[in-house]
Amino acid sequence: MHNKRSSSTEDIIGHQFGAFYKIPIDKFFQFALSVDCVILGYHENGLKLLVIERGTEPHKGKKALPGDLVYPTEDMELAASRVLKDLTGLEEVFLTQSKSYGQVDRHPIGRVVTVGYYSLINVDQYQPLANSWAANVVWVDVNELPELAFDHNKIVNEVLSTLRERVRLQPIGFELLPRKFTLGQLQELYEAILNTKFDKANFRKKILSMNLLKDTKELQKEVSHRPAKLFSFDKKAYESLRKKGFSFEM
Amino acid sequence: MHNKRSSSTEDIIGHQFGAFYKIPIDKFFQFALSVDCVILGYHENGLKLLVIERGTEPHKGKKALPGDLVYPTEDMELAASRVLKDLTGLEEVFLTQSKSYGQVDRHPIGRVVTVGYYSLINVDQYQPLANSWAANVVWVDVNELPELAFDHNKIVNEVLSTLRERVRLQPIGFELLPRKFTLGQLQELYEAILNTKFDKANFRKKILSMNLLKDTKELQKEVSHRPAKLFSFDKKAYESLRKKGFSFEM
DNA sequence: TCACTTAATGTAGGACTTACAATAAGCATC
DNA sequence: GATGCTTATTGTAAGTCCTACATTAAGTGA
Repeated sequence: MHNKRSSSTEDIIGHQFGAFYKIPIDKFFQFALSVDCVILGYHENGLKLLVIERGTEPHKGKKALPGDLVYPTEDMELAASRVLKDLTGLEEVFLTQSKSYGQVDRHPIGRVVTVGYYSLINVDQYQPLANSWAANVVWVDVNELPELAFDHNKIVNEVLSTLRERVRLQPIGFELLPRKFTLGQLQELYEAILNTKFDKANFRKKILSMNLLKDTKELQKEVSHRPAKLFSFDKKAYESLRKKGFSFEM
Repeated sequence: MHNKRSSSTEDIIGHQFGAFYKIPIDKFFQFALSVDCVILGYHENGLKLLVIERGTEPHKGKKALPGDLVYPTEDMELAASRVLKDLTGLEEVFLTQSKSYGQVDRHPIGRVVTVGYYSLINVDQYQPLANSWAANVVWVDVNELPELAFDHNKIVNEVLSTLRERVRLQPIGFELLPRKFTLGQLQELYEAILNTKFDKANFRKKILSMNLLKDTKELQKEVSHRPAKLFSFDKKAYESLRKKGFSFEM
């Protein structure tokens, strides 16, 4: 990349206004870029965040989001997937970009701007800890977050609040559940994310009236009470409804 | 900044995993950062975007978002304000960060990652074109966007879609109107942003029932029909309602 | 068989939405 | 000044959706 730039100290290509001050363009190419992944899963009735324990300074020993520097010729999305896999063993996770964080002094080593990515995953389907590097990967409850390294608490909190907005307008909550689930589990999930309580009868009617769930004709097993029906999310139905102008709302 | 880093070719501080490959840390500090501002205003019954005509290569002559490179010791938010002011004359605009764009080949000069910022402004209150550099600043209708420089069309479109979501859940639309406005103007604004039609009587009742508007006791002037009452947005009322758990919804 | 637990359905009242009708208040024209 | 035009503003009836709670169902375990 570097070689595409002239080394003249009055090179003015590429900036609109700084050009008037005749600042050498090379002075601008001093940033590093990193990615940090906010991976949320749902188990034991709560929303959990995947963190790793840092083995290197700075913030050695603190819990942190899985994240690392991006190579200068690497796309950001690919970097996020790579880093997540390398650090936690998780593969094929659909990552969504959140915001970027670029406080001048956020990293002692130099100007490192980080881009946040997040995903909701089904804990049964993905296996963190599978990787040998990942002995230090743990889930922590989002309601009891420890002090994380860098500005990671801020990153997580901002992801959580966009998530709480998005989850009410798009059926993304289902991604946190196993493929087959009961309406009770779905309700618990929504209650955990939104931190509220719903009336059971009304929740059920609302969800069912949307026609997004397929009745699997199976029943819950090994519970000492009336077993609930198992449903699965009908992605195709959702897509075709959405095309007709249907809008999910909770 | 640079001087905080050792120049050893096997410096491993600061990256978690790349460290295993012993890649010199300096190789990571080759990014430049830029900011691009999506400034939206409302006039002549439509939502407009503020663009400038590029005077330098690449994309010389094309319309582009006001944007420029960030200095290595400058905070991103401040850079966005500075750049916006320098290029368009707009000051004290409240900018919100949107997403970042980092395609490897998005800028011919090297690896430039750009961070999007956006704002809704009241066109009467702010004066673009005030600056002498800004002879080439123009508003374009968002429904008739030309081909913009770089990936700016993508940036704008993503801002527009988050805006359409946000505007329904938060009373941000008011920022586009003059301080005193009629319910008809408010309705037109919402119709322009969301690209729909509302029933006039019902729109009015819904808005008024929220108790967010203050009746200024003034009337619209110089119209050849019954003049409408002028209202203003009651920010204090909104804040106190919000604390009590009120949620805006359109 | 009974007690217990959670699932699932039903229902009445109220709240909110929708579509449209009716009235009001300016200006322009005659 | 009366009439008509335009848009503002209010009213209303019907229908839909929401809410709270009661009732019934179907398992397990004693």
